[in-house]
This record gives sequence, structure tokens and C-alpha cells, in this order.
Amino acid sequence: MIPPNTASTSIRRQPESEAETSPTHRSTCVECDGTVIYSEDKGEYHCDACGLVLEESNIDRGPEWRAFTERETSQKSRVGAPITHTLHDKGLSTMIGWRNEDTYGNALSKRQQQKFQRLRTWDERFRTRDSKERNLKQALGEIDRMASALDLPTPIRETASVIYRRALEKDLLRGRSIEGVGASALYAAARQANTPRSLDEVAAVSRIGKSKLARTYRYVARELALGIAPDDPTDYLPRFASDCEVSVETETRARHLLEVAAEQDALSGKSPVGLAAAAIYAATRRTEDSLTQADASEVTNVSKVTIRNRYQELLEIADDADPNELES
DNA sequence: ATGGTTTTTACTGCGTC
DNA sequence: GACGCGGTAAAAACCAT
Repeated sequence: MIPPNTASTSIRRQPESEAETSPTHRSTCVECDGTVIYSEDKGEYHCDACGLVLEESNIDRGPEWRAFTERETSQKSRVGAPITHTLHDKGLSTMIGWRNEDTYGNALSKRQQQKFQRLRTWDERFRTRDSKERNLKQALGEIDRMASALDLPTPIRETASVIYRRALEKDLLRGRSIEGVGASALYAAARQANTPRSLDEVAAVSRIGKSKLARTYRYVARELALGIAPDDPTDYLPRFASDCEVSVETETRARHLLEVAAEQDALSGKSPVGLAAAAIYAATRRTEDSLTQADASEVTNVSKVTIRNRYQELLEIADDADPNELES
């Protein structure tokens, strides 16, 4: 059977509004300066201008069959919630219903009601029987809570859940808090998905301190061989740009500044968050946007001094490399 | 532990509205 | 005078050794 969803080969242009709604994925093409757009049905990121496909790792979760009539639709349809790692039983286990009635909707007798109440109790106990399951249940709840607080999308929660499961399997929890490992998993997942949150931000929504989180994260990342690439400052740009309420042009310029500096190897050793913040600020000086150092500092949690130091360096490098960009 | 680097804190001076 | 910006010194945090 041929999966029909892959049949179309033409590159589809997404309407402008479509791209606006997912700012986390909006970025600039590596080849030209076109906007990278996500196309839902093809499951890939491609450049609007040159059509370069950036990423196509998404899995097509659509049905592998086609239905031509209403009848076929209802007959071939398979039901059930999708399997997920964010629930401790992956959403697979069943539960005794809470309604005190039988399959036909008739009320149960008092005696039967009591019986089912006892069954429910035991059912719950068995489903979360051993300590690992209970551990997972709590941890995944925490991960979900933190992810919500950090505005991280579902796929990242899935990844975080998987990382946590692996940590649990490898017995990495010894002497470490559920909270800490959960937060580490989330931090790692966010970075892996190129939508990083800073250690500060993650620590803020967790119940552990920054240093503990950093230590735990290191440990988990090493033991599980997560192999996460060093933080890229440009990954912070979309979020900072929108939080600072600056134009897309500013964001593009900021990205450009960072790229030029990166070519000169002027970025290593400096904190990515600080660089991103500085790049945004620096860019506003070359555009119509007005942004004060104080505001930039507030939004990004980077000190004004750091922004000052970095942004001057960035502008210097950019002007050296590209003197004809001098304007205003 | 140690030393080197980076970031933060705190304070001060300058120009402008 | 408040504000935005810039600079400095010293403390704190971070990292590799």
C-alpha cells in the first residue's frame, strides 16, 4: 500500500499568517536570507525563497490507507488515543469507569456499587504499583508543569519524558531529586530541539537551585550520552525578539551580527544568552526599533553591563568585516 | 585548591529631554 | 531632575587544571 501523503512533490507555499503563528520555528535560511517555513503536510522545514529543505525528520502519523467513501472512512478508522510518553503508562492502561451503571446504562445496586468502589481502589493501586511507576507518575507531572510554565510545546515534553525514562532505567536517580532530574531532562530536551531555555529560566520554575540543576544536568547528559551541541546564541533570537517587541528586520540583523562574529571565532567562551541579548540590542541601533539596555536586560535576564560589552564588540566586528553596512 | 576568564553588582559621570 | 547610556572597580560565578 502506498502512503498517499508522500505522493505530492511540489513545494507548497504557506500563507504569511501560517508562518507568523509559529514564531519558534521561524528563522533565516542558511543559503540565502529567505524565511524558513514549516509545511505541516510534508513535515519539513524549507526556505521560502530558494526552496532549500532544512529538516525533514518529522514522521507522518497519518493513516496509511485511503478512504473514498464515508462508509470506508468509518470502517477503516482505527480508534484510540495516540501513544505518548508523557503519561507514566504511555496512555495505554485502562481504568474502571466512575459511573455506577452497567453497559446498558442501568444503575448498579448498592451492593454492586460498593464492590466496584473496592475494585477501583485496587485497580489504581495495581496500575501504579511499584516505586518506579509512582516515581514516573510524579516526575512526568512535574515535567509537564514546568514545560507549561516555560511555554515549551508537546514534542519537547515527549523528549523530556523519554530522557527521564532512560535516566530512571539506568538508575541515575540515586541521591538525586525527581525534580532535579526532571528539570534536567526538560532542559536537555529544549536544547535538543533548538528552542533552548536558559538554566536560569528552568531553575526558576523548578524547585531546585540553578547550581543543583546544572550539576544534575551535566551528570544526566554524560551518563546518557545525550551529546547535546553547545548552545547556539541564534536559537535565542526569535524568542527574545518577540519578547522585546522588535521587528523581524531587527531579528534578521541580530542574526547577521552573530553569524559574522561566529565566522571570526569571536563567540567562544561568551555566554550564548548574553550574546543573543546583545545582538538584539545592537541590531536596534541600526533599525527603527527603539530598545533600551535596561529593557533588553530585563527581558533576557542578562545584566546591562554584559549587554554593553558584548554589543560593542559585535558592532565592531560587523563593521570591520563589512564596512559598507555603515549607516545611520 | 587555583588561577584565568566572564558576568554581575554597585556606583559615578555625561548629555538630553 | 529623570532617563538613557557608558565606564570602572571589585565581587561573584564559572571552568579547566
